[in-house]
Amino acid sequence: MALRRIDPASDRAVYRQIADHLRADIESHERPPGSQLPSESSLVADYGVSRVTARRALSVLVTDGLAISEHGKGWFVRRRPPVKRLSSDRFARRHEGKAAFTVDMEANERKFSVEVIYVGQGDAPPEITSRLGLPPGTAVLVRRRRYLVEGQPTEFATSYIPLDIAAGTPIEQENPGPGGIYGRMEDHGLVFERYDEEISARMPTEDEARHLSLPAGSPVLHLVRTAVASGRVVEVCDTIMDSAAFVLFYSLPAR
Amino acid sequence: MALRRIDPASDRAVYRQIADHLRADIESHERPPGSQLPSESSLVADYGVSRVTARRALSVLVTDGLAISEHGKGWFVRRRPPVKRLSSDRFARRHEGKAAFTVDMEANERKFSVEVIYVGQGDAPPEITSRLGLPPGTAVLVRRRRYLVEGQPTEFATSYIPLDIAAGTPIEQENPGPGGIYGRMEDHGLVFERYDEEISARMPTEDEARHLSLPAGSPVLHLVRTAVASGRVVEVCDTIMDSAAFVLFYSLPAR
DNA sequence: CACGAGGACTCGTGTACACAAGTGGAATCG
DNA sequence: CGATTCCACTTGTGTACACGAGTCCTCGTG
Repeated sequence: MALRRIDPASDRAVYRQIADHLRADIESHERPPGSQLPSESSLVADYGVSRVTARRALSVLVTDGLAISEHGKGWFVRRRPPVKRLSSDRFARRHEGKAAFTVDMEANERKFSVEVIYVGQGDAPPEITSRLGLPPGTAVLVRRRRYLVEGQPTEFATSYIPLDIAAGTPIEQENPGPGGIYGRMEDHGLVFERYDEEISARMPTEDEARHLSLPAGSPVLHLVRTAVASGRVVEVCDTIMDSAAFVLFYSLPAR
Repeated sequence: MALRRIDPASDRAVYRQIADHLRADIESHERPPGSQLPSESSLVADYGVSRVTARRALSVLVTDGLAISEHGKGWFVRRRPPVKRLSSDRFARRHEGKAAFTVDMEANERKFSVEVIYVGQGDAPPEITSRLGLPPGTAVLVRRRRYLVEGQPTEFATSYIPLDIAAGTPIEQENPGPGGIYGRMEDHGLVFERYDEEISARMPTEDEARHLSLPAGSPVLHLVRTAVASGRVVEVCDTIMDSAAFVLFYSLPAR
């Protein structure tokens, strides 16, 4: 956090130089996560620039996911949510009848909770019905929930299950019992063959940013899991994750 | 692209309303990828706002990864690179002696090429040597390359291999021959056991954005693969990918 | 025809100012 | 003492203006 000056001879724009100074402080942990950054007016005073330029410098850090602003309070170094590992390999997925998420959390000694947002019949988007092998517009069972790790929302998941599998079973309940919905499906004789997972990353929509309490400039991981049992797709699960909170982990046996 | 007006009674800021209009046009494909967006001055004229406000609206789209600006030319709807699937499952990875990347590309009928940037001895970062089970600062073989799909750089990968495995073998050459470096390792009697892959997403550094020709506001996928053969880690591969270009695909057998 | 100079357009960066609105502590009032 | 008001501070949104620099087309000259 040494006193730094703008180099007027530099080709680099002034607002970028200011952002570089702050970024260096953040990356060296001289400005730790959660700490307050200089206010706009103090940057104006320290660097002799206009407020517009000071704001531009700070907004660079927001785009980089390093800082956030809070109205009326100030600018802060972004606080990273607790990092978690999602063990998606086939051995961890169904350990002792617990969901993979539970196993992951216990292995990492994290406090976590699940909020069920909605369970009931509903329409699935076309890309979901297509994965389920159903005609567009078919009603399915929708299970929407939010996962919190150490009080912080980190994951937002929606499962879509064909009604002929879910109807009249505990899958329609908020809490489907031990082993989760996969356990209930196995109770009904379904034999799981594989889980296909597709992963992409993108910037969140405003809705997603609100649901996950994400600051601007932070990407989300998007995971779509397709569960295949007894020769058919029995569930599609669409998950949006705070990318700062997750490292997905896959272990792939050779041959 | 219907003529739209600002709602002065709305709580939503003017620049956000303008951004919403443009976003709707982009998402409905009325403004297709690569097409030019209204210039700042035409937004000023059409909406009766200042240039600062017009720019603010456009910069929202940049943060969302929907638009880019080109100095002296204008603002454009971001052109998505061709989407590719990385089949990381154990069956596709080593098909007929071809690298997974080649198999993926041929399956998707994409033109692709590889630029070798550096092959030679070098230092590995501490997090890499730790994965390799080597003391910090140990020299290793570094293989750095850039993958282009349809002329567009999409992936930037660096492999780190212990010298006692690589030295004096074709692994030290730019082109290690059929089956790539894994093939040469098998030639020397190494038996592959598994590949561990860790995936995260974040905003690119400026270097990465430059190497991948990424516009601002577009996140990258970060994949670290650890290859285990004959009881030891024989390679760590660190890959940065344009997240708009990739969907990672994993097929996990049940039990 | 080839080349170069202009000029009109674009975005990039910077100034100065104004007012709205959220936050938090100090002062004041009952 | 407790509640409310007020004020100083913060960021959010908007205006108007200036100049630099990249792009691209046109026009004029040799």
